[in-house]
Amino acid sequence: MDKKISIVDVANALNISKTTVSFVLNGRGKEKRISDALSNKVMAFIEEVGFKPNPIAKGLRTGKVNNISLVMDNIANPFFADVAKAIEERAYEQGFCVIYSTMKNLVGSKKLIEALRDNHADACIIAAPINVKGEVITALVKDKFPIIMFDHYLNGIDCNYVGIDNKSSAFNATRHLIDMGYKSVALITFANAETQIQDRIDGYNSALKEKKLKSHIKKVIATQNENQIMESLMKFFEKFDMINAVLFGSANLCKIGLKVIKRLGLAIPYDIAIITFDDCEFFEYYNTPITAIAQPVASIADNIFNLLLPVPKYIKNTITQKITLPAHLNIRESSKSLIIPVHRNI
Amino acid sequence: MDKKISIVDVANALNISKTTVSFVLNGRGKEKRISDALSNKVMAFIEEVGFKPNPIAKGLRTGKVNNISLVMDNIANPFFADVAKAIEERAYEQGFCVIYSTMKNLVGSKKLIEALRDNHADACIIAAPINVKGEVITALVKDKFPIIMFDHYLNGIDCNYVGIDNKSSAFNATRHLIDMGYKSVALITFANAETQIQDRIDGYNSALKEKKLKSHIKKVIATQNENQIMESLMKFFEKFDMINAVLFGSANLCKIGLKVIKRLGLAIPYDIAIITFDDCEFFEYYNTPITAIAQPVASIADNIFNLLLPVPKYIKNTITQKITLPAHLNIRESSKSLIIPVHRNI
DNA sequence: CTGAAAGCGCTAACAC
DNA sequence: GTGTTAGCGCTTTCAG
Repeated sequence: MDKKISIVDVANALNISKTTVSFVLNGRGKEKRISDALSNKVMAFIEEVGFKPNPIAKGLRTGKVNNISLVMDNIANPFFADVAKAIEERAYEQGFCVIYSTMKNLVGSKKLIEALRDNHADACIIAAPINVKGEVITALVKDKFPIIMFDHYLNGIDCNYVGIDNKSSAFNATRHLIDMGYKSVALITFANAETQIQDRIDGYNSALKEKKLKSHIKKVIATQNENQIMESLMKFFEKFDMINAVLFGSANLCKIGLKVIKRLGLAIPYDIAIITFDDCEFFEYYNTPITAIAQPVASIADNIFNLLLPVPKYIKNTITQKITLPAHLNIRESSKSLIIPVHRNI
Repeated sequence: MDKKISIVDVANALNISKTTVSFVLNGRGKEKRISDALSNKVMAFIEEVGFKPNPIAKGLRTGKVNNISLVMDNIANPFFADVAKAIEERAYEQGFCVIYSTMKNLVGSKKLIEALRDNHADACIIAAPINVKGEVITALVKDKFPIIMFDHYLNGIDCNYVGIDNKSSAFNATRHLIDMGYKSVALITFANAETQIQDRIDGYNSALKEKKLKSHIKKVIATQNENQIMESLMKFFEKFDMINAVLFGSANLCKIGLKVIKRLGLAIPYDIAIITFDDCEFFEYYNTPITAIAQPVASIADNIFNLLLPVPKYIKNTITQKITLPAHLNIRESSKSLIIPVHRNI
């Protein structure tokens, strides 16, 4: 890379001081009452030679690096990939770069904090992976490091959060299945203490209670491998063979469930109807397209930035907010009404 | 965020100079013949107070920021998401952060170069989006900015590259279809000049030529929307109704193709067999699992890093390498033999 | 073996 | 209105 031109070079070339250049560069010309003529001359010269202030030097000086750290379990999960894309768009609009990281390599506790400080990110957007201890987040909050959680938060942790209304989403989905004629609706979810899981369980339960139906909840161990989970679902379906509809608590769970259903030779939706949390292309294109609860990715990204941007560096916001967005039920064939064929036969 | 401790603080606390601290910090104690006793004392103190050198300051001084820029079209594309994940793992192992960006916002030309310099990434790994002009890459190469392309390169551009052997992959896939009994094999791909596309066409053609079969190539306009592409594929299938197998040139194309096939009421693989480039979960879980040419993600990431790591900053490697990896054909039901049932009937 | 000091490129108080 | 100058925290040359 050729030697880069610095602010001193432009100052010298123009026979002015670098302060002046710095001021016009940062749009403080007016404020500092630098003549328009000079300002324009500087701007023109900068444009001509393609000078760009060195962000590292700027960062060292100002303590702000225009980086946002995005921490997620797994970028290969479609929901996260979509969020990443949306966040990146917003970030670049605002002049931030996105430093992406999972926390696989940072497992444990203090590693995350150190990493964030090391990266010198100005803020952190995080969907805490399962293995992240609450104290890590607490430590960051206590440090007044700007942090925003999404997808789910950790119970008892006072931290900014943007997510969907899990309870009513689960309620609506369960209700939809009941309305379509399915009376034995199961919920298959993970056995973690993450808040969104409990909310989904609550929503599911209250929809059933309203119609005085029985609940069938299967909690899968998140750390098990796919085969173990399949095994366990297989047993569940065999034991409760009256079940004719399932609400899956996550996209991955649903995918495994579909394999199991296929193996059991059940037809969707006639033998078993399906709705899942988290929409993705997969569900839309599946042979029997799967009804899914879509998280409003764009809106999540927008809200995260609304929370982030007003926080000036060093004047840290101490008021945390939890923002809950509505999710959208994309109704597809997998939850088609059992009732319609009956009408047709009449 | 509390005030951070600096190298001067630890030097003062220990009554030594910051030079000494710096040396032991960078593992140059032995070389500088600093006593083990002192070294250990420094290390212990650093550990105790949790001091971490400020990477920004370090970056300003050394010109190296331990960031790698990863540029891809779309993180929401599963293949890219997988690569991103693999690259991130390698990067963090080596102490790099990954700055992720699409180039949506950087469309055009010089923007990318500027952005890279702005980010002060040490290197760039790039799967050039369709709209990226060759001259951008050339400019970076000319600047001796460490850059590695993957997935595809641009014709006539001398640049490091890691990708699969598209020609033989296409050859093998086509050959597999022929061997399975399908004699009218079509290739559906994009109408771009990207190198990997031409290679795939070549491989496809030579497999057909070897068996003296006729080729049917449909080139889709990449900038068309999904409906337009569906329309165009629909016409293609209707016009050439003797086609009983298709090789798709990309995962997205295949997904659209599957929709079309469904709409036409064709059964896979009996009416039409399918193989696609780029494997992903979707194809594995699809009702009729789709045979796919899987790019060796882990190996691609490894090779990218092998190319990247030996390049010391400022001593730029002027020899460019193109590394071609074998892809793996994951054979699934969508290309099941037409011949077996015949044998069974005997 | 260790320390003083220069400087990476930039910002911003403080002169003039 | 504009220039001088002191750092931000670190590395590294050069003297001792």
